[in-house]
Amino acid sequence: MNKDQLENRLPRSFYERSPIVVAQQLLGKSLLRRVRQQWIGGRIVETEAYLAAEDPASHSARGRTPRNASMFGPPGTLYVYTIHAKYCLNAVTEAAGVGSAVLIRALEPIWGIKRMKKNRGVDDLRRLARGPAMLCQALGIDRQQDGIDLVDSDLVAITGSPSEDPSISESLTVTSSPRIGISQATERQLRFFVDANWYVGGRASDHENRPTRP
DNA sequence: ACAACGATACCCT
DNA sequence: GGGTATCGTTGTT
Repeated sequence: MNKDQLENRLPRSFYERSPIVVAQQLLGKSLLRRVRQQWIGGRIVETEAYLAAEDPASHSARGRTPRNASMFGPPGTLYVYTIHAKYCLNAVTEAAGVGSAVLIRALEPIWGIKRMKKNRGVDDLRRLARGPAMLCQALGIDRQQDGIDLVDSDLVAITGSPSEDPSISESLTVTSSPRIGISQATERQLRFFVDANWYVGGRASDHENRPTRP
C-alpha cells in the first residue's frame, strides 16, 4: 500500500447518508490501518447496517451510554465496541446525534498480510479477517481507536471511489441477508456482502437471499 | 457489589 | 451444528 492511494479517501459526505446505502456502498472499498510507516488492510466484502432509535438491534436503540457514545458522533467517526472480550468496528453514518452506523464484518486481505497473520496468530488467509472481531485483531484495532475520525485520521482510513462514481460497486454483485448474531429485528435484510466472495463469512443458509442493487 | 448478557470465535463432533 | 471461553458494559440490589 503506498501513500498515493490514501488521497482516494472517502469524504464525510459519503457517510452522511442512510446506513443502508452506506453499507452497500462500502463493499469494494479499502479499509486501511497504519502500522509505523506501513498501511495494512484490504477490501471490504461484508457489512451490516444498524439504524438509529427505530432499530432494536442497534446499540443506539436505548440511548447514549459511555460505551456507544461515539456512535452518536459525526458521520465518518470510527465506533469500536467490545463484545465477548473482542473488538468490532463500525463507521458512523448520518448526522451527528442520530446514532446509526455500518458494521464492517469481513475484509479480503491485501496489504500487510504478513503483519495481519502475525496479529491474528494464524496463517490461513481465509481466517485472517472473516468476521468483525477477526478483522479488528488483524488490523490491531481496539477500544483505543474508538472515536477516531475516518475522514481525517492518519491511523485508520477508508479509501475508494466515492459513491457517485459507480466504477467499483457496479462491478460487484451484492446480496443481502438477515444480520448475524442478533435476536431482534431478525427479519430485516440489513446484511450485505459481495456475492460468492471467498472471504465472506456466514453459513450457506445465509446466502439463499435475492441479489440487490446498491 | 453483583449477575446477566452479548452485532464473537474457536474447537469439537 | 453445538458448546463454551471470556470480559466489558449495563442494569439491578
